[in-house]
Amino acid sequence: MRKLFDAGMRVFAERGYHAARVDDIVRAARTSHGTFYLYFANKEDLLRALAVECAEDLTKLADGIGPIGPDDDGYEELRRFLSGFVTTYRRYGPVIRAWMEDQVADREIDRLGVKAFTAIGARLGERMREAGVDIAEDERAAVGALMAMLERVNYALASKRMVVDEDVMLDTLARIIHRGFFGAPAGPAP
Amino acid sequence: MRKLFDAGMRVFAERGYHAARVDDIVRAARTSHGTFYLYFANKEDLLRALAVECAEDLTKLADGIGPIGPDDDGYEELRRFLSGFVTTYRRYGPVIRAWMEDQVADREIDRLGVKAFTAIGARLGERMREAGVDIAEDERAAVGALMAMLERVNYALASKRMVVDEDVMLDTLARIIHRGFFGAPAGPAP
Amino acid sequence: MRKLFDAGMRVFAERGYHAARVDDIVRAARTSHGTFYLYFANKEDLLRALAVECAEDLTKLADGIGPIGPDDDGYEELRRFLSGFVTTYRRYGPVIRAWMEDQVADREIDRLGVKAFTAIGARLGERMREAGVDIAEDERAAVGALMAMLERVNYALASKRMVVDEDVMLDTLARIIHRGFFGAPAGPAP
Amino acid sequence: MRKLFDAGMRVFAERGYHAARVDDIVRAARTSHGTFYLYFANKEDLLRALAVECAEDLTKLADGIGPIGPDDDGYEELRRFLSGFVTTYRRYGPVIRAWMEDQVADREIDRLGVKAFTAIGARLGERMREAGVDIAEDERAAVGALMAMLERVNYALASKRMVVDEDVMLDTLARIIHRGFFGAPAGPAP
DNA sequence: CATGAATGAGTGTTCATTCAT
DNA sequence: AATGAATGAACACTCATTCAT
Repeated sequence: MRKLFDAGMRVFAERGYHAARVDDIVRAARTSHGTFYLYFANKEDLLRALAVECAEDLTKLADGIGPIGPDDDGYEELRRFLSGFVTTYRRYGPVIRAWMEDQVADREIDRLGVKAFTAIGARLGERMREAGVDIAEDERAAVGALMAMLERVNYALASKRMVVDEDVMLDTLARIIHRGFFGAPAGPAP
Repeated sequence: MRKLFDAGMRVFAERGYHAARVDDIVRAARTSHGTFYLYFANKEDLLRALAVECAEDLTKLADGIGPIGPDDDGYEELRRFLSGFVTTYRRYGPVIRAWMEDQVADREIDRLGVKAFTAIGARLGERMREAGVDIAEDERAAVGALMAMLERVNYALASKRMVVDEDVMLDTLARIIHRGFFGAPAGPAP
Repeated sequence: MRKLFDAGMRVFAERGYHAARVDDIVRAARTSHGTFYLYFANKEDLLRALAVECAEDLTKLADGIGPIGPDDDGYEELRRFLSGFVTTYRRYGPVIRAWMEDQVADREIDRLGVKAFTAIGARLGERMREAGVDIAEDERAAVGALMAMLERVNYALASKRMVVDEDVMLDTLARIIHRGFFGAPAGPAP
Repeated sequence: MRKLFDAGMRVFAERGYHAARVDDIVRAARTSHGTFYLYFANKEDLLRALAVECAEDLTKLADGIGPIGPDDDGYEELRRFLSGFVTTYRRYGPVIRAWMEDQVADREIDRLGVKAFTAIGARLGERMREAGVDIAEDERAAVGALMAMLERVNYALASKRMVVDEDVMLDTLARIIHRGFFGAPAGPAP
């Protein structure tokens, strides 16, 4: 039921997954407790359903990442990916947070998260190798750091904890990542 | 009481602040509920006490950050700071997570976190300016991204979610940050 | 929910408001803790709800008090009022005790009690003035003493602490009050 | 230990017997929990010890009640007794309340209260019979009502719930009782 | 005699989940 | 399909009482 999906997303975003009460979700969806349990086995089951959607979004995002060279085109491609990630985070933030912060014990939710992040990580790693940078002995370390930075910055942006203009933040991030991970030379961004 | 501090840290780290039960902490400290409430007003009060210690540690860490130039010395200084941060995170991870993830409503805990992170952020920002890099229109954005990456990578390391050797991770992080934030040229690390 | 009202009244009467456990009430009502908190915010909230009902009863009782002269008709009217008070006390004793003994901090409960007792006190004071007795410099003192005696005697009757036949007690009270407060001449009651 | 007696009395008076915490008493007496349990088996035991003192006071008071005729001398004697009761209530209010309100299960405390009130009741009853009044079929009913009024008025005075000058209250009470219980004729008090 | 840190049984309250309608 | 009243296990917190020093 769409109403419950949306309400769940909203309440999870506002209160956080653990603090979110089924009652809040049900009221936000203008429906009843009975209906909730008609569609979902429990609160975690709703998160799981949302995780499926989110994982699909992120996988599509990963597939769309083009070559990222050290030049201006690479910068633009990177900027595009970051922008896409922000969009997805805005919608599925609580799910992504649950993955990153290990908030749920559920194996299936975990699996979906690992799969989605692996897809993005693998693509970014591939793009790094194409760019010829020998950034890390262990590529996983680099990709992990990159994803970590992305998630946290997005959380800070979404939760209004970081009072920075979104465009400025994206430019800054893109430049840092372009240089730090893709070996672009120092100097002003395009 | 040291026993409760340590037990609190341990349980918060294992279960997370919100999921942590006073009962878990009390059992981990091999003491009683009564004793817990003899020393702390409630669970949040314990977190607050831990936050005070953590903030002191981080402030000291910030004060110790020397100049970070684009050369090998700068790399080493950066590596040293990262190593210090890992040590503090290993001990006070739950407190730092509570700060970053906005888990508590308490004003005082928040204030301590903002103060500590501002101290580090200000010092790093200063070092970036000294390094002559014009990394970002908005320095706060850069520093925010840097701190975000640090926290998340450390969480991943501490919670064993990232199966990467710690030294490799630190080298990778140092290189990325050295290039991305301090304008060091691409190339192998020293 | 009627079940909880009645059970609350019963348990408050048996154990006293403070000693009464929510668990006792819930068990007496043959329902669950959850249900209790579905209808009342807490134990005090139940007392508040009961106080509303009691205050209504007492206000009606006050409105019904007719003229009380020094003659036999006055005696009968007084007897009627006392009988009505006994009935209300039998039902709402714990609420009235809470008012008299200042057992709760809640402003609203207090207000209800003051209002109800003021209604009765004002009416009785009026009847005393009509009876032409100049009983006290300060009418409030007389009315206060009267209400105090009433409440305490009723408590003693209701709690079985006073092993006296109710009719005898009411006759005695009526005679005492008729003489002491309404200036009826000494002599046997009608 | 005198300190604990006084502190107990004070705290019982302020918070009420049930709400009074051993911790409050101990702090008021500027001593320790250990010391408290050195002298008293528990909180109730302290009340019991205070009850012994109070019962002695009341018995003495009862013994001192002289003849109460319908004349001015009777009024003065009654006034003297009431004044004495106020003094005792001021000191031992919590004990007397505990008796009247049946706050404790302890048999011994109960027994002391019954004994003390019986002593006063018996004496007053005797004085009523001497005064030739045939107030009640059941003298116990009359005495009960009298004692009830006394206790409640004193509580109201002591707890500042009744904002009436003490002397005015005593005059009013004396007049009411003189007329209502001892058959004095209506008219202004001496 | 005196202390006060430690205890743990007991209490109020919350909230995910069920099920009769 | 939809409802929402009812449930009870689980949790935070209190405070009378003990006992090693």
